[in-house]
Amino acid sequence: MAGRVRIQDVAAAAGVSVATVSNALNRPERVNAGTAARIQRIARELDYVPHHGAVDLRHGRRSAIALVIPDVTNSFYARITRGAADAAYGHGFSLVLCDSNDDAERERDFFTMLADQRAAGAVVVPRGADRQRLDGLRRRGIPLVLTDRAVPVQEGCSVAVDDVAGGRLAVEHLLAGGARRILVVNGDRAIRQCADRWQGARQAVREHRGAAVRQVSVPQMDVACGAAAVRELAELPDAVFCTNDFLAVGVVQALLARGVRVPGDITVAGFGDLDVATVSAVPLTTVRQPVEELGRAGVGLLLDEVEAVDDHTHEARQFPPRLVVRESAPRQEVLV
Amino acid sequence: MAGRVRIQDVAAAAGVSVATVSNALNRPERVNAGTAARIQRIARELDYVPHHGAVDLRHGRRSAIALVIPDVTNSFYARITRGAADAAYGHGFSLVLCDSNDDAERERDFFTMLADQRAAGAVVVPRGADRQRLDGLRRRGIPLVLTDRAVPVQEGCSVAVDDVAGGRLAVEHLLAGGARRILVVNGDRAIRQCADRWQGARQAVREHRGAAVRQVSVPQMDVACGAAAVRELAELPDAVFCTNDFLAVGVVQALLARGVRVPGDITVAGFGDLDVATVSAVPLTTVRQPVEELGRAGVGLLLDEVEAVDDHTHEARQFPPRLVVRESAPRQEVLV
DNA sequence: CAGTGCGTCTTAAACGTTTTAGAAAGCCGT
DNA sequence: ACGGCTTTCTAAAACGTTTAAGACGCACTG
Repeated sequence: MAGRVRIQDVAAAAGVSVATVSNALNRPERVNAGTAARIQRIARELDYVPHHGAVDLRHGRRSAIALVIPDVTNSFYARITRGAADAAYGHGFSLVLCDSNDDAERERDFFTMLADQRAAGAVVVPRGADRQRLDGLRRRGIPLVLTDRAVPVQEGCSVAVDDVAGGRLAVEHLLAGGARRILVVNGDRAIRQCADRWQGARQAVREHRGAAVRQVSVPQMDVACGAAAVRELAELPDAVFCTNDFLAVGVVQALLARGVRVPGDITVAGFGDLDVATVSAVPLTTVRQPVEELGRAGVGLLLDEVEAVDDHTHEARQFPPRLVVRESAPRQEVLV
Repeated sequence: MAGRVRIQDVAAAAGVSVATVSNALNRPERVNAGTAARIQRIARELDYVPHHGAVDLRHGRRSAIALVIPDVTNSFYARITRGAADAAYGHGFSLVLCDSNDDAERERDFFTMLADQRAAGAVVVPRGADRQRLDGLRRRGIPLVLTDRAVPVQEGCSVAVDDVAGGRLAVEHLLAGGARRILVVNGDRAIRQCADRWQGARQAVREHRGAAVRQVSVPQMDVACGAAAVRELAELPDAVFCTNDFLAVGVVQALLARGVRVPGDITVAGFGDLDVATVSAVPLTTVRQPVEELGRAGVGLLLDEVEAVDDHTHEARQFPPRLVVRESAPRQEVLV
């Protein structure tokens, strides 16, 4: 009684042709009601499940989509993955995960895997993907949705978080708390996200008379670098905006170590709302990005393009982040 | 020049039959060297990539495996995923990610997706999966490797971390540091991992004359509960072993808040080596589990069963954790 | 009673491959 | 000149489905 049961087995058991079985299961109205019921019963009894690959092949359709990311272990990508998985499940697609392990060559391999029609399309958070390769896939009829990278909208859909708004949000909050001299602890400004968050910070400051901002850039966005950035700072600001929560945790630790009270003397805001934000000695006020939403929307746009290939118009969707207020920079109750 | 190029197109362009193209690409020795070269060149020029689904169908083979997990967002599962992805890539398989979002019904859906031959097998970290359903899949010829759950080895392969050894490791370290009265802050003892880690702790203590251990159980394994567990403790121990890093972070915070020095007065060890371990006010000494290895080995065993279906013997593989010494419980330099 | 139409089922083609069996052609030795 | 062998290619079946087209019987109509 073992082994896979094919549509043929059902047909044999019911004493009809395979076509009739197929019809009974997919379009019962074309089959005598009694027969249809009988076939359905038999199929259920035999525990028949259609071979999905064959169905797809027949239909010239593909019911899997791919998600290409640099590293699931990074919670940002994990959250994208989670959102994408949700959406894929919701649409009845299966999701093949392509984790490039931050390796450009592996990423390339995944792209040729896409070309072999395994997937109907892909949501990609690019690592090294060059435009040429992406175009190659598109020409093959494999839609791509890019994430977290600026893309000319005529080339395809994209989704991203509005990092400028995020930086602005954080700094506006610090200013509203009474801070005037703001320090921004940033990562490599060549990274778009870093540049954008800094730009948002500047916008906020520019609109606030009497406020001043300055920036210090560190090589790695981790706790140690955050701590280093303020450990030997000659002149302390009123508030610090870190473009990443790890940096913020380091900053808070270093400030406390210097005997500076947070938020008493200096307020601190982070970015990302990572796990560490709540675990920090002083729970971090930070900017929460709708990352799951990024994944979900990416898959949504992709499937829209896949299914409504006729009248699909590309779209560059941007999501607003929101502020999560915790202790490191509390809601202002400062009555001046 | 757009659209998918099929093997037929290559055949037409080369003026040969599709069979010859297939041979030229897959078994060139059966084809005249010159022709083979010409066909390969043409295939390359046309950018031909075989339709993987069709190939699989023809071969009665499947080149995808599934990974069923409760939630990628949880770093434990993310690390399993990463290991599984690595191994799948290494073997030329694609990995379809089934994130059940901690939902038993969704998990069931994924299992019927498996039955439809989309995947050659699955590595599953079960949430609610009952034995009956798993057996159903196995009877269909879909091999399953279970993770992180004790399974009778005759039913299939499994991989797990040796949690008993982990608990033992941590507590032995605390004892070696000079501690005698050990407190274990544990989660729900109905959870296998919690029970095992506690058992390991007890073993270590039992083998150490003069040592005593006691346990307190908290409802959630998070920072708040960890803090609560020691905040109002009447009698402080020499050392605390927390069966999870979040608990440990909470414990450290609460101890520091009480004016207890860590590791000066009390040493603390955690479990998991999560991100938070390094970020904690006092970097945590903790037990690192080879989680990626779990995923990698899971896929390895699965593919062994898939490919060498003849002489595969089931295996329950267990991985030893190792201790990561940081500041909360430093290497003993205590010269008694 | 021939013709028409309907309801029900089946035959066969198709999806894009691989592979088996065999055909065509060239060469060899007798 | 012929049978047999080798080399090189092709036709066709197969994988498990779906579906367009057609066959068969039956009731109805004129």
